[in-house]
Amino acid sequence: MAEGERIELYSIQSRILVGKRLQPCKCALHKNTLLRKIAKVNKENSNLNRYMELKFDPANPQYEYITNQDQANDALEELGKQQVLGLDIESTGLDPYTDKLLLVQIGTETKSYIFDARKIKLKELLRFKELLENPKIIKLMHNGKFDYGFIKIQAGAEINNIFDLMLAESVLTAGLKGKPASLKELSNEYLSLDVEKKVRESFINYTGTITDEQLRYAAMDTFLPFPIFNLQLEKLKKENLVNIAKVEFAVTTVVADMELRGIFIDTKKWREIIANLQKKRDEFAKQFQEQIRGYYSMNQNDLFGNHTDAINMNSQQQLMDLFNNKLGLNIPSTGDALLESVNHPIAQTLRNYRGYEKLISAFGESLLAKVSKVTGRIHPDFMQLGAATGRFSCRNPNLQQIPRNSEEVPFRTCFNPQPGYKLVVADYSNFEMRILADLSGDEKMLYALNNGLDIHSYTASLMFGLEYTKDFKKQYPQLRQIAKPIGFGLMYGMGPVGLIGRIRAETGKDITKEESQEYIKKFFSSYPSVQGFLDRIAKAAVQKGYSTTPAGRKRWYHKPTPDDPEFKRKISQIEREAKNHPIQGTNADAIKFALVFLKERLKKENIDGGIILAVHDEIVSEIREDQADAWAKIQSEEMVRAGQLFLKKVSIASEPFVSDVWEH
DNA sequence: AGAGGTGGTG
DNA sequence: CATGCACCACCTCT
Repeated sequence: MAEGERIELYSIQSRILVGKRLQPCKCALHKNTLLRKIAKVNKENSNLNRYMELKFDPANPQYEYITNQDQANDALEELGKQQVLGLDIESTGLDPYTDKLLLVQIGTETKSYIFDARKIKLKELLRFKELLENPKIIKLMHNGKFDYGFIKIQAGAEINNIFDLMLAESVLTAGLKGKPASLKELSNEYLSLDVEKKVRESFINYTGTITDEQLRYAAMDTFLPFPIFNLQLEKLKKENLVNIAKVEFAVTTVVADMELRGIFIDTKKWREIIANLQKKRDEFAKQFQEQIRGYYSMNQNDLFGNHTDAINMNSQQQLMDLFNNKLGLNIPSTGDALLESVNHPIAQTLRNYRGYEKLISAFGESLLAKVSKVTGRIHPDFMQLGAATGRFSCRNPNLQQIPRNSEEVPFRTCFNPQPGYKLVVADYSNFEMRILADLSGDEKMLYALNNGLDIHSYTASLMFGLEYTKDFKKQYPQLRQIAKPIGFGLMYGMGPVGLIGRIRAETGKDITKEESQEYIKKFFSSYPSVQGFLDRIAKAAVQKGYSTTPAGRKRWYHKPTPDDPEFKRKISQIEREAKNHPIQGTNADAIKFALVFLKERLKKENIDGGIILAVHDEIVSEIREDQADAWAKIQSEEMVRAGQLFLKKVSIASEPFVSDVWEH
């Protein structure tokens, strides 16, 4: 690239993401080729060069500490002239509702302005809001979702046009690293700079004063992003990942809003469900202890004359001892799939106990502890690049794994809208199957999905040479039950052994390895384009070291060396992961575009409400009652529109539900 | 503190 | 040889 060449960054809006009109924003950046050269030199050696040519001095960053409104206005006017800013905050903790915003640092390449949020009324500072919400100024941030939340709640501004170093790095290294890179790690990697991070703790243990050392530390975080940004942008362009990065940047404020809004949970009803489960669990626990007592010599009573437990039912070790040494069953593990086939009453009691114990421990009181004392709602932590495929993950708590509603365990019905509002729930139907049909171009699979046939019934009809009819599901339920796990499993490289287990789980029936192999053969000859497609993906991934979704998202693989003793196993692993990636990844791509579209529609249509959950192929929003029906239509339309960006051959369906509980 | 086992979701 | 993918929470044990 020639000196002075301009890099066009596009403002992050959906019309641009869709690629209809790629309008460069007016703020083209002068690419600093010098910095690139510096970084290259740095990587190789020479510390001296680095300090001479970085635009800031890591040992003595230039900053201005701003403690009154007049100073603030002057600084903001200066900052408003910039095209790119570094932005960071310091707070006493992680919760924007309970912890305190202390500092907001906004900087240019050469100077950092540190706003003391304790002394300046940021909410009343019009220029502050204008600057941060200005869509033409790029804000370089690291994990911007975090800072966005504090600034929205405590400074009243909704940051716009973020370039997030953490997300950029995750996009550039998907599949290679587990945890997202910290700013410290990025500084090390891109700038060979070892930055001090211990000072951060002093903000968390905030005592009421802010020292010069803390200010220097705070300033650094607005300087470091510039050179890293330049280098990451180069890489993103080189890997054709600019558009994916832009989606991630656009999604990050949607996710932030989603977390801030949180979700209401009916704690009373929740506790009633748990209490019921506990009662049943305790019965099975008691029954279990009685059943095994004879096998143990110790037979003690506690203070109240009750028998003490012979073993801890949650201890795999003690259970193995019971089953193998006391009962002579010789089982290799105590998982449910295995226990199911063990013909012994004690094993069955354990299974009953486990069913309840699982729910109580994973979704019981511990989940209610996550309700915010300030908002009365749950604010989970969504990680938008939590999975190597591009999917979200969720924790504290993980609302993506709340059990589906059943009569005995209606957990999801406890998630309700606030009074005067409704939940709008919409998911893509058979989305991964549709993606596979589209990407493989398989005519029969496309035919079935485009004509509203029940896909698993249709698969069964092809596999077993029967005519497909509307009541196939009723007529041949057992054949459909076989076709279903094959459809879900085989597209990711499941083998005959795995299929035996899946079919047993689905139907309770045991099939032989030969039968299993026969089913696989029948499936692939029913959909002749599918096998070739999957094999091509797998082969390409092993050869190139990465796989790609139609949207351009990449996932990389650690290729083993031929002398690796586990070479074959590792190659097979890559092949299976690669078969899954375009499918799961395209699902993620579509959901992310949909979220961005939905945020825009919420604003455009003046909707009172917001998105509260994204569960892989499902989006839940909370909308004022009188607008809910209209919004429901919009929500599924935008989801379909997002899917259509990448899938051109298959129809996409999303049916919305307006409801007072989370269900569909 | 981290690993392994188990099991909830898409 | 092992043998669907993607996660996270909870428990026990070392």
